[in-house]
Amino acid sequence: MSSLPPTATPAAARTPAPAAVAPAFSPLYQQIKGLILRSLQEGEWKPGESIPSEMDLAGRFRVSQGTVRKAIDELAAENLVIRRQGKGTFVATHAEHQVQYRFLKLLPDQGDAREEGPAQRTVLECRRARASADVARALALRTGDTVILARRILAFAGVPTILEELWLPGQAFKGLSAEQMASYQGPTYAMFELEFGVRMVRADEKIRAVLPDAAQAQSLGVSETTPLLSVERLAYTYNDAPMELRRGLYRTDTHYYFNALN
Amino acid sequence: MSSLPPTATPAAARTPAPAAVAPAFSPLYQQIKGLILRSLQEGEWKPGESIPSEMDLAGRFRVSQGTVRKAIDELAAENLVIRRQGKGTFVATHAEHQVQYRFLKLLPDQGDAREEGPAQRTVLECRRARASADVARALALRTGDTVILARRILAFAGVPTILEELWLPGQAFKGLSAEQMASYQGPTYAMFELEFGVRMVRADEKIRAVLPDAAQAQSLGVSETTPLLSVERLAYTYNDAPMELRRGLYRTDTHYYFNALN
DNA sequence: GAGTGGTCTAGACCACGCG
DNA sequence: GCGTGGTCTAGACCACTCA
Repeated sequence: MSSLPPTATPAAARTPAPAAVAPAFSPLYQQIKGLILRSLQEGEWKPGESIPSEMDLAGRFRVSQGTVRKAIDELAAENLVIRRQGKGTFVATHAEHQVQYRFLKLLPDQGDAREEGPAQRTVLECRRARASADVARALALRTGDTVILARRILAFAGVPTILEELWLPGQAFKGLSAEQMASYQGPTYAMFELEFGVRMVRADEKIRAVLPDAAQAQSLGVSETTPLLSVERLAYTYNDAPMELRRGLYRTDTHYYFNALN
Repeated sequence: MSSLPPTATPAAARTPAPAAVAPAFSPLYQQIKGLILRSLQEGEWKPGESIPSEMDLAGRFRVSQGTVRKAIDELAAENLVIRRQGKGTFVATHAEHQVQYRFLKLLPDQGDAREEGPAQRTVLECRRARASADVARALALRTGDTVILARRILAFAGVPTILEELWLPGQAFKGLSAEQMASYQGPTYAMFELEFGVRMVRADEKIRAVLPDAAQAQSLGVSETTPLLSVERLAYTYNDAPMELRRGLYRTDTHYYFNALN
């Protein structure tokens, strides 16, 4: 931070106004992180593109490279950005070959997920609907607001394994069609980035064991006494804004849900 | 350690001998991290105790404070130590009040885990046994090696919710008794630290939906048609050595398994 | 060889906890 | 007021990528 007229904010923000009760000291690198985050949100750099070099950003924000570095370190730890030595720092995307299907934790008992390949998708329906009370609450909408409801089956090696319903805010996903859902190659979340500019950043899952009803059992080709994993996922974009509610039923006779605890 | 003859390695290790094929460049802070890790393993500092200050360690290893800092940062990220500003850096322990039951992801539908309080434990049995092929493989033992098998029920608010079996290497857990399992207040993993010097550092879980057999159903007070979550956990100490295989059946009518995806 | 991220250092100062 | 971790800087050099 140095000698020229302060156009960037940090210089001023250095001494935050002492809030009544919570002093809320915020280190410089956190403020820088916030600024970069804002640019990410506003789409100044698109998924897959590189962001400016650390030196450039340091110049832009009038801080040292080390401070920018620490800000980017955190963004990288949150998977918002990917660092590649010698090349640059890139906006993370679900279209990456490496961490594809980042949020899908279902693995095959035999072999590994790579040889199994991507799931075959069958879209059962995709239509506009009104948000029920619970869907509205999850997506931070009002009951009755327009949502998109999609239902589909994912099969691995020809075996139907996942039956899921997706609820999306009608606002952000206006025009989403069954064709779009079915035809896009690669992760659905990559399609959301490309077609709707919506980037899923993190998600929570609530998991239960359940028995399917008759229709669900038929869709998955199992009996009604076959226990299934019920996975309710709430996915968020930037700013912790919920953007997708997904309810899945997973068969766990050929696959298992994997979780690494630290 | 400071102005004396260099017994610490890093100064010498600074220029690693170039291995035949893989140069395997290892940054200084990684080497420091390894040294600290070794001290943790060897019990130079016990769980809950503080480790030397960054300055002290910097002196001991003859590197700058920043380098020690980065090493400790990684250890903290892996939950092996806990930093407390103004106080020091402490060896992590499962006995901490804050992150108690770190590996238990089952949450109540109503209210939160704190008001629910710790589970009531009923130890069904705890005895020596011979490792079956699959248990031996999981624990990196040989089939027929001695293991400890414990079975217990955990209840929340008086409702039996978890039925689980624990397999432990006989070597490390010699003498573990049902009384010990039942009487210790707090996480079982904290008892393992205290009584056996075994610290669980991370774990993997494989989750499936299953139906209980008659005995299991009775233990949990549910019918045989009640789907349950089967949670197979493999817990590791330092060095990725597996030290516990745990197979649990979770009721998910009053609780759910929570997972945060990043 | 130029440019990018990655490491390392040395020193200054800040926030926090505690006696 | 002291010691601890936390932040910030400035500068040097290293490893990697690509033209």
